[in-house]
Amino acid sequence: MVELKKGPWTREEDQKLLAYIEEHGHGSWRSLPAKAGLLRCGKSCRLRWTNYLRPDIKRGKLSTQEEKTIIRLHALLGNSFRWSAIAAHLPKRTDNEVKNYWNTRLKKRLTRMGIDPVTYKPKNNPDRHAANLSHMAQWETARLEAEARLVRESKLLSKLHLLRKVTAPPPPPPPPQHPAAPPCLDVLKVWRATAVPENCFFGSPGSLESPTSTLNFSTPSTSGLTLTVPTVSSAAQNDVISMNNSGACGLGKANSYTEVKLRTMDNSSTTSQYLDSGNNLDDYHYVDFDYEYDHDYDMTGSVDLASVNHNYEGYSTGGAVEFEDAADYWSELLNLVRSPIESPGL
DNA sequence: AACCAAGACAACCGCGAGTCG
DNA sequence: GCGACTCGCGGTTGTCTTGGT
Repeated sequence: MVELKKGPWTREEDQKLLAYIEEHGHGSWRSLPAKAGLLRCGKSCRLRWTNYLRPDIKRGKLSTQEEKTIIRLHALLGNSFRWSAIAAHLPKRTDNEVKNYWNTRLKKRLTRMGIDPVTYKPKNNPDRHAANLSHMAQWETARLEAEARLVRESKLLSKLHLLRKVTAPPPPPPPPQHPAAPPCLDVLKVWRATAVPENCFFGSPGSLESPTSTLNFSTPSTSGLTLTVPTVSSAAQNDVISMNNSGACGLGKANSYTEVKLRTMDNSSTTSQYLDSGNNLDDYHYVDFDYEYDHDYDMTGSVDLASVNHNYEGYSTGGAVEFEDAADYWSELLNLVRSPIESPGL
């Protein structure tokens, strides 16, 4: 009997497996190794294919957005580590990769910060009430919030389209369609801005490992904007929000007086608009500029943060965008996952 | 340069669910 | 209904790389 090979795959083995699948498809994994001339078990071949060789796999470092998605979904899904469900929200990432990323990085990072990576509670200050919440309650709340948010987003996007000036140049081609995520997994939609409480249990933002401040579209889009928010050290400081590529962008939940400038990257032209959103924090506010699609732009917003929660939400006509103060990344993230679930149905 | 520890990533193992005869 | 089989998932282990001493 021939002993099956184990351990790391060689380049030759990869090529054999790839060549066979490209020509015949994988069909039955059990019979595949013999047909492909591999001394591996079918299971090993399947794993190698699904986790490494598949052409629709993205490799390399996970983005901040992907990292946040993992943490949020992990917190929502509780202790039943649904890696495949989480990976379903990360295009081109495998469950194995997500799982490894969690185990080797995120879990350790949270632990170092004194946070239980399972309950998301500080280890020396457990929140008894939150701990008693059932997963069913969390799911129901997530669903309710998702519905409410979807309604808000669709209204806002419609408004932006309607308000585009008639003199604006024709819109660029629509972005490619992406398959919708499974409805039951739309817990990402529960994302919302949350204020950082004064009794925040961990250290100052500066002491935390700060992520990159460049955030991309939450949904993949070849025409997506890239919004860059530099790290700031205090809530009273003016933020600068920049945008390259072209598009209209709206500010959400900014109160007081806000100036938003749109400037071409080559400084050839600048326009600005002013928002007076008053104290109505529940309204989304928008800016709408004339622009040309063959230019790259910087979009800067000077926002009075003195009495505003520290997060923004940005929208473009191309899809929903999230951008926020990078320095409060962990504060905001952990408050999100730790915030008591309040649902009228509970 | 050599050694060691920690980190990062890849792969394996065991189990359970689904399918089919 | 039952057993064989396949597949997917989560947990764990193995291996390679990197950085510090």
